[in-house]
Amino acid sequence: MLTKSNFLKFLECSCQLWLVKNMPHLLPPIDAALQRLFDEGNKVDLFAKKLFPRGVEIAGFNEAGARNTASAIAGGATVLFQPTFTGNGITCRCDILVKRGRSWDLYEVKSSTGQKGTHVMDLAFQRVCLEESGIRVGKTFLVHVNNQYVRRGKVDPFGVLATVNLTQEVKTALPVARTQIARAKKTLALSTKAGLDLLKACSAPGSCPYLPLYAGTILHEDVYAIAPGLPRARLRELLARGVIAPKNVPPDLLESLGGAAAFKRARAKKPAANIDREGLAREFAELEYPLHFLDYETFASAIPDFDGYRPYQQAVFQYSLHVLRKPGGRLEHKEFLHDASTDPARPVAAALARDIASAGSVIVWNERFEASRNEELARLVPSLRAPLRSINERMYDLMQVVKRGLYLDSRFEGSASLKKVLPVVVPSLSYGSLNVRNGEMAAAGWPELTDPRTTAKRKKALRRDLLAYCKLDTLAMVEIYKAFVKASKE
DNA sequence: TGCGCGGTGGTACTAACAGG
DNA sequence: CCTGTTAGTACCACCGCGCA
Repeated sequence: MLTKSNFLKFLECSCQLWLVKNMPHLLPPIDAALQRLFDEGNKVDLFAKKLFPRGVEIAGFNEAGARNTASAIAGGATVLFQPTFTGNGITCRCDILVKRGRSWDLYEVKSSTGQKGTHVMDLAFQRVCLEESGIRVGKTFLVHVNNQYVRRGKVDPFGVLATVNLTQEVKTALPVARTQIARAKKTLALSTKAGLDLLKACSAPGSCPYLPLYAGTILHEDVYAIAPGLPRARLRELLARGVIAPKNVPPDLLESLGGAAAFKRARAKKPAANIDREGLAREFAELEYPLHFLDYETFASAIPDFDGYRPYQQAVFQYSLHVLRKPGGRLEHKEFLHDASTDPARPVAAALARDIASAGSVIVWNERFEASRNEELARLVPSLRAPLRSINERMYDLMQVVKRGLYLDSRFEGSASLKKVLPVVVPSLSYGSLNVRNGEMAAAGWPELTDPRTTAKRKKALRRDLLAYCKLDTLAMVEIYKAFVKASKE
């Protein structure tokens, strides 16, 4: 049986479908961050049902789901949630189906904020599947999140969601969908040998998440052929990891990535560094004590949880602040974590206004993020606008030191992200020992922390992990800053 | 004066990268 | 999945120039 999601994988890259079916163990595990994404999608699905008050929920998947769907239709139901249809080797579970006269209108709910490339084919697959099982389809719609909506009071389903009529686009795409479905079915049935041959001729290596996993089976000349199709960062990563050898990359492309020597050095653990001492000294001379090292953790909900928020607006629920009052002084630490299921904006802003001095530089990593959050906080909490704006005026982006090339190391692999810079500049600080490993994980932990159903014991553990992670982030900045200062004096 | 060519510059779009 | 920025590219109008 060809499912809708597997069909969409096939459209992305034909080898993906074969791999999903035959080598599922290669699939990346579902971590907390990915699970959160799914949860957000489910929340939007649930909300979209409010657009159709008298819907009947259809339980079950595959054959059981199809049986339940058939009996609901036979019973006279006219609005179906999650009905399943199977026919002619394909199966799909729709979101919402509404009877209009003699035919059924189809609604596909997405948590995206607009129409994406795959949505038409998504609906086209469903349309084919429904027609194969003898259902007459009328119009086909996409329901997506409206990111212009601002919550005031109870969330209005008709405000937070937008419905787009894609009937014409889907009809136009039907012949292509039918052809591709036939091709996908053939791919599904390929033998192991034929499947491996398919991998070697992968049609979309640039976007295929499997490439690093199966690259070992690809002939060298094939790698040479696909290298120009890869995004530069990905090619660089694969070269650094040794998945692709420098000799298998076209010379001009390799040259533009720093040449074969860069990757040989990286593997031989003889990194190339470039430190602009005078530039660093000039840069840090402008900083004013006390130095504040600030980091936020945020949560973005597709359906806004609080008044004044738009869909996907980042709610700041936590910060960590390290303060250095004078050069070589003792490091102080302040932190805040909002653990109730209410709008964290006011408590966070109030604590911050208390913890941060009215003078002194505020050092962050990737200024845009924290500065934008402060702007939003100022809008949400007008009484604290002055201290929040003041923070932005004193902000200094430590990432710019790397971005502007004042401190470079080949082991950064061309990236200026904290994840890449920290292990090189301050190897002693490791994220691995914590349960919460990065910002996305932290964002995943917050709804669980604020959920009244979470046990006290679990909350305590979550609180500890969230605080520890955020603290480590600012500590990392402090250590990186010290390392940069030291480098400027050597 | 009209036409085509090539360089310039400004905009409009896209991909990548940073944060969560 | 999102937002926001930036770097690179693609495109087109425009202008000066040579030439008929």
